[in-house]
Amino acid sequence: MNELGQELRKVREAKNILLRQVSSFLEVDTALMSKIERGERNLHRDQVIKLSEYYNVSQSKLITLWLSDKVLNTLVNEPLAIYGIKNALKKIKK
Amino acid sequence: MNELGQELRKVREAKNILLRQVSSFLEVDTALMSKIERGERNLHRDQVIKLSEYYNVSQSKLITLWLSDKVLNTLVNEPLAIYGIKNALKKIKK
DNA sequence: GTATATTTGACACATATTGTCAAGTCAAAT
DNA sequence: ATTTGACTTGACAATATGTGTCAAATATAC
Repeated sequence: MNELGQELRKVREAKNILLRQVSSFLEVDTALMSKIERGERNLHRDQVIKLSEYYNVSQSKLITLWLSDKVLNTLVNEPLAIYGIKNALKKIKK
Repeated sequence: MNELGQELRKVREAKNILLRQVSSFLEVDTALMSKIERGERNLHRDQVIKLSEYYNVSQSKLITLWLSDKVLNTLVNEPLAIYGIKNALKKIKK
């Protein structure tokens, strides 16, 4: 239900890094990091940046996922979601 | 900076209804209604529905604007907004 | 079994949002 | 120039939402 978390977990496991280690790097509780990767909690913008450096992955990619997740969150359970988002996209292009 | 509020004000003025009257209909303070139309506060979903009936305008149209405003709010000041929203749109289509 | 990694739920804490009140501006009427 | 009515503003308390931690629970490997 959360693209950024999934991606972070994928990257972390690929690099054989423990939750404990990332958590310590971000100076948060391990439990929180676990929730973040599973989409139960959200990262702050600056934490996304820090992680992109820690993992050495594209900052733009992570921020894009982070934004996307936020957008999807505001539209959850909305039948007209697609119209809302399309309208927003149109306005953003200007 | 807020499509729904603008639309509501336009409709209200076209119908020559006073802020005081709409406010009383929604059972909120006039000051709040004023803020809503100017985008300083947001309507709850059910209030949008109520207003669509009160003003006799399309419910879908108002909800769409309401959603669109919410989306745009989460993206404000984000350079990568367009990528985030496009990614979200892609996911929503599935 | 033990040890280590992760998850879970409950909770206190922090932050953000809401709605109201009282005072303010503004324009039109008198 | 004062009054009146419509709307706006800022400050604030109330409420709602979100955050991070702790302790306990699982899970997996050894």
